Amino acid sequence: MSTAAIVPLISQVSTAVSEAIRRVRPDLAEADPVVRPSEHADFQANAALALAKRVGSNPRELAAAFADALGDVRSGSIESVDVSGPGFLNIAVADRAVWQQVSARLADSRHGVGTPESGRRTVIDYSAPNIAKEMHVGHLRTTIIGDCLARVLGFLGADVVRQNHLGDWGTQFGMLIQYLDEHPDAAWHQDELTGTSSVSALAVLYKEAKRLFDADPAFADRSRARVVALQSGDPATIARWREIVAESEKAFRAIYDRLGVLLAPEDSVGESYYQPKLAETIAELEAAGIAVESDGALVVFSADVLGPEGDPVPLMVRKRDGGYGYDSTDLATIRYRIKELGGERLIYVTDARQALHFRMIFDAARRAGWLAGDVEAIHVAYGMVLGLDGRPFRSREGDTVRLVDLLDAAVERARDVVAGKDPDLDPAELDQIAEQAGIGAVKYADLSTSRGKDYVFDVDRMVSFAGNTGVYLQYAHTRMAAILRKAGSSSPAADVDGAISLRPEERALALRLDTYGTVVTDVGALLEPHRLCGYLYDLARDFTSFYETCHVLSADEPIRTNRLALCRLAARTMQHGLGLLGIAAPDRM
RNA sequence: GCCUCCAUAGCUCAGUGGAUAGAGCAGCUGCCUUCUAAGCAGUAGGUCGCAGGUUCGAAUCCUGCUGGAGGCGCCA
Repeated sequence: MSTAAIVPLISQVSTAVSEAIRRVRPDLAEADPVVRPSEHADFQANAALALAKRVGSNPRELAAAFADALGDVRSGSIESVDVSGPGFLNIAVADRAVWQQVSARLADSRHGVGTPESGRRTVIDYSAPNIAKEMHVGHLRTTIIGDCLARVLGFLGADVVRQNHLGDWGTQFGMLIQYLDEHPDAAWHQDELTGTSSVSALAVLYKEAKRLFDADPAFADRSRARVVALQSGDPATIARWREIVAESEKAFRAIYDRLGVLLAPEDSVGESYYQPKLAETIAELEAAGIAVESDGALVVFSADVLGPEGDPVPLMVRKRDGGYGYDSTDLATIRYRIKELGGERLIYVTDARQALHFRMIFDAARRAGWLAGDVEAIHVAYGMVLGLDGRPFRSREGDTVRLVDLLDAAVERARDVVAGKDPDLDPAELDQIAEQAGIGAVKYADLSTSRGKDYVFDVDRMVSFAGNTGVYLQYAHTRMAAILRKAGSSSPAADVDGAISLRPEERALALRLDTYGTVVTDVGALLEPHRLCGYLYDLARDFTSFYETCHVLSADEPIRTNRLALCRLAARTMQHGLGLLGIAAPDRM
């Protein structure tokens, strides 16, 4: 089982061009060869244009000199080099070299993708729903993007530690626990509910508790006493709190399973976990002189962040009343992730509104000496989910939309479409395909747009199943799978015949497949899943063009075997890529 | 007031300092006796918000401006 990356042709060409540059002008040996995929050839090298000025020569002449030198460089990959336009080098690679890449990638269990993140301990914070509350549309992006990054980085060799920072602590639990104790007949355990979830039931009970709290001073007093009991570790109160947490997690589990999210129970490390660590965290900041007293509270001032009055903005380490807020918890959290989890790269997947907050947390962690050396902390910010009216996505009644309802809507629409395409489908298969297509559509829509921007949530468009949607990719995969299925075992997985010349559509597909690892590596470095979506969409289009013009099963040998190899690699790559996005790749739809 | 992000086709969005800025949707014209038409081909659609600057070359980098979103002390 090889783990060495297969060098893509574009890299091979870059190396060759660099060598040619070195031969022509040793003083420019370090220059970027600027090799790119090209519309005019397989690749183009733009280095001459950039370098001509530096060495005081004509770009075309310099390009010609590079081209000559490139002819001398021994590289089996390059077929031809032409100088074009103001000084571009148009480079074509040999058919044999292209087939060689296909063959090598097919022989590798990782499709030739390397492990650039090898061994790097990477802590990814995502999802983070609140206990006793429903997951809503606001949890969609963090959960999907975070999970995709966990998959991508894990595949690239990173030692990924997932952290589900549950909202499992706070004074609101006092009120809820008190109410539950006084209403033992209330149903809220998952196994005594049908058609609803524990968090749904708890959210309703919480509203009632809140109403009672406001209306009944005696209940309010008992609730406050319950908060004290919870914070001081009263066993009965803690037991009830744990029960609420456990029941809520069952509901989250159901959603995660449905979404195909990796988060497991052991990844749940919520706010409560850091409560015992707050005192020492704060003591450390205070001893270092980073946390200072202000208006009776303990704060960390940020040097470069000013408020409306021009005053420095603080992190609230300890409130005037002695209590702790999220600033304290987040400081304890980053300290824990670096010092105890040994995180070398900390990733926080939360919405863009928290950008300033994390800037201040990171700054404080840096000053405290926790965030030092090669350790990096990154806020992976994403935009809001908007409705068709361009305002934050809400139901017609103006409420936040439950995640379950959103997924149900997508799957239901998917079922209508699927049933319309194939009325004879058996019900169980219909359900399965609708689920895979509907969920896939939601995830793809979320992941395929660049994450920094707000995006408009439009179920109709997602589930229209036409054009650039998750279903297009799944459909392309089913076509690949269908060919492989029909080819059956009659076609041995023989080595491809490198002597066969490539048709344009075969070439485009093969070259696309050759860059898979580059794209996945970019996603891991830049933490931008939409690049992988874009790649897979291009791959699906390239395959479709190939599918339309190069019939596989009816082709004569050895062309048939070569085309099957392309199908096989395309199918594996598509399936794997969809897997990294957390989207199912069914064989039939 | 300060900070961050954003502005690309009617709509939703891609776009690594490189050649003529691309997709999808919605339009229009065609294509199912061959591996799934959830598809494909063609056509039409652009002052890349505005103005400067850097560069051989700018949607891309810099500055300013306009417009939009978000954030800025005890709620996460």
